[in-house]
Amino acid sequence: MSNPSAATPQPLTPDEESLVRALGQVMHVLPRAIDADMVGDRQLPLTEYTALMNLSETPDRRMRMNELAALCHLSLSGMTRTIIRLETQGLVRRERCEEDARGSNAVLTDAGFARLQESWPSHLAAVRRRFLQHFEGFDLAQLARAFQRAGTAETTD
Amino acid sequence: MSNPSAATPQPLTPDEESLVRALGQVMHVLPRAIDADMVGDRQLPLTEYTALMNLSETPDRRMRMNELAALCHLSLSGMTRTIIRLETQGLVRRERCEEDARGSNAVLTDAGFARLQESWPSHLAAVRRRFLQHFEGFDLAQLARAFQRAGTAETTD
DNA sequence: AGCCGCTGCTTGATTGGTCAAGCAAATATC
DNA sequence: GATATTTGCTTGACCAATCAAGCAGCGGCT
Repeated sequence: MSNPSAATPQPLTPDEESLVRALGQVMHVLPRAIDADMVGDRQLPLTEYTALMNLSETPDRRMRMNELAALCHLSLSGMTRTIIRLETQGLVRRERCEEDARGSNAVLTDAGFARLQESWPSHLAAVRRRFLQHFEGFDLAQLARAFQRAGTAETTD
Repeated sequence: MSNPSAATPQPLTPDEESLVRALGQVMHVLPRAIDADMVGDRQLPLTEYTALMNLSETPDRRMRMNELAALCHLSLSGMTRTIIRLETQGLVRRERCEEDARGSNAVLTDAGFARLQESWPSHLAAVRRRFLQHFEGFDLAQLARAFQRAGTAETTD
């Protein structure tokens, strides 16, 4: 091991190590657990839920695909497919954009809104019970800021 | 909407809200970012890296499939496939288990160990830079415990 | 010994995502 | 105002994961 550029990085401290491992576990377990809670209770996979939720938060319940994709942390094509899935369930409709005819708006239908209303409480409960619950004594705002920093990916820099 | 158990949940506080959103972002961005760092530097996707790493930490560099799968947060079939991938690259070998002939051991080859040695520094650097870096003032041990609790999925309870 | 159910892993089918290529509308350039 | 470039989204091909079904070896029971 005499490669100079790769040489002698200090290993993680035990605390760092266990934090990293625990995060790995959480990243894996949490989405499934929340999904499972919702599916059990009121069928709606997390990705689709997120899409509906973001739509519902706009004033007129519609959004351009690219914007929605960004909010859902999805590629544009992933978003297209999610919307198609939702469309076949009648929860969303697509409309050609008026001021720019190559654009589409995903529009939350009444059925979609109703569906979201139904799912919302169980999603909320799942998030509390699976996640927030375990961070009771913490300074959530500070924690949120740290995660925001970590979640802002610099390309490679 | 008259299901009593789902009635009138309190919405999240703004801090809770932003923590949840930020975590969502991190869960999405971090693995890709780390993957990208490693791929760019020393090609080895995260899942495969994790498998090699876990193998390397055993005394004789071998482990039963089920145990390895658990450590990698992977289903047994997912593990089989990952090992197959690694096997075709010569980084791992499979041996039938001596004391129980239906079992397999995944065994880290010398090539695999060397590969891991090569990738290790860039993986470590990525973890530090992408994640740990942002938690400098924090009590990591306390944080780790909270994540451990959150990562321990009660089936539905 | 001989069957039966259990265990450990693999395999087939499906799912939900990615990237790359395609297409149509918009915009810039000449 | 025609042509070239860019933009917004969709589509095709692929990939890594999942679940469910399969199969081989193990072990208990009679």
